[in-house]
Amino acid sequence: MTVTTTGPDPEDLTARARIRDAAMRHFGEQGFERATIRGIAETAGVSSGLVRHHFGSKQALREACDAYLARMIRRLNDEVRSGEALRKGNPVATAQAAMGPYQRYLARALAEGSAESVFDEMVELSEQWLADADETRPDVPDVDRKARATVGTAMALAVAVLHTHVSRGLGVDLYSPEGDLLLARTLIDIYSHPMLSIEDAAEVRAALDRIQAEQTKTDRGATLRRLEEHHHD
Amino acid sequence: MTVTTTGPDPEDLTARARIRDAAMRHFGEQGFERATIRGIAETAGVSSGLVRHHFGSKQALREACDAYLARMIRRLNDEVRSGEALRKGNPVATAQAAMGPYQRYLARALAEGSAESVFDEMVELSEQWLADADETRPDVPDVDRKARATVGTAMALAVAVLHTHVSRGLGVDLYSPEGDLLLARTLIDIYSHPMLSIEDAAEVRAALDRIQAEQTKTDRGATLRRLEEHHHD
DNA sequence: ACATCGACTACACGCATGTGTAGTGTCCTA
DNA sequence: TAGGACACTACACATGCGTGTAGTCGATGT
Repeated sequence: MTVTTTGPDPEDLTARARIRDAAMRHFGEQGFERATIRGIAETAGVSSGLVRHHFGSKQALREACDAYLARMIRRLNDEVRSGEALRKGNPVATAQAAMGPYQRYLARALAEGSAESVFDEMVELSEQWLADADETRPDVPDVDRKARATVGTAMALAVAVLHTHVSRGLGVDLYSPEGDLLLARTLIDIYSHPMLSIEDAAEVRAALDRIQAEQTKTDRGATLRRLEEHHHD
Repeated sequence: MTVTTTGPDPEDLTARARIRDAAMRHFGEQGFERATIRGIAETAGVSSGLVRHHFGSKQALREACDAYLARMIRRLNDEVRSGEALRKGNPVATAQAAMGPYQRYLARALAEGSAESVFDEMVELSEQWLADADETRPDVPDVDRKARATVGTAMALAVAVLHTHVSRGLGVDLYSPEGDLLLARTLIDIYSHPMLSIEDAAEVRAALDRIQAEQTKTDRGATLRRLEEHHHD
């Protein structure tokens, strides 16, 4: 297997850090449930008891990993916030970039519902980028900036979370240089072309208004289905 | 708890179907590892042995669930393919719609790397929709249609997979009528506005060309980082 | 009527896991 | 130099799990 986390020589890291790194790798590659404390201890080169000594429990170990990632993201966030390279550029790419070796862990954690603060931090970052982008936007958005930032962040993370399926669909491993390039090209193409025309959007939005006016209680499926019907008549 | 899967009275379903439904609920709500055969058997109203009798193993049970979902998706796919309601409308919404109660399972399964055929089927559907959309597109896309369909599908599924985080960010549960509406509005807004201008896209693409010309082997993180740099100079 | 087969249950096995406990070495301090 | 705190290990415990086995019940076909 190729080494994914090549920090500053894990040999001279403190045992606690080595355990944390090993945990992030195991959690990222096998998921929280499937990963074992013994396995983590082994790749960290320590006894399983030491893991418990330092982190208390498996759940606490996971939270420590989340906190570490959150700290790292926050640092990156502040960096971008005050940096000169802020005004332009897709924050999505920025965010995805610096995560580097921890991307697998992040993807797993998010998929499992964990790492809330990391996601929220990314939403904030996206929100800031949207604030700039909104200035040159002709029409007025009809939803919260935070809502758009949230959904946009989720969409940006989709590729990482579903990297297995995306790799299969693309025909190349996403973590290879070729896959990397192809993904970038695809993202650029998608991000630069709206999937809905302004007119279609207005039409659908009108249908939504009608639905909302009815105020009938419906489940998500029914609502979307209704949306489709209205859109097609 | 609210009942999510209200099929045709689970009482008169065959035991095998009841087990499958219970499994999809448990797998969807707790994940594959955390879900137990005993728990599934209990909510299905059967003994744990019967689960094994019908499905052989836990893994096989999961695959049966995947296959069931795949069959359902394929049926829906063909329906849309030949239906008159095909030409227009967002296939994304269509796909997300009819999944209904199985959305939680689908999200979990995809996040865990399973349910490949379901994803692939959705990609095909998206591909067909893109084929139509491409006809009215002014410029020529520089990537495979399949690549765009794959990434687009992943992005469309992001909200479902990360529904916990999206719900937190939106401030309302995604599976409530309000969350449903808000999500629809947000998606419409995002889908009808490109995040990158054509010029920016061309610029970034040029940077990518330069990088690709170098032909240096880089990992994903480095490449994206480089992309950012080029974009900002 | 009897035999056969499949749905279905009860129960036990083996195992891996998280966790708890006792103990060892080692460095730092008074 | 005594002692205490801390990093660290070895080992045992309890538990919950997937899986295997034996057996019951009922319908069906001959």
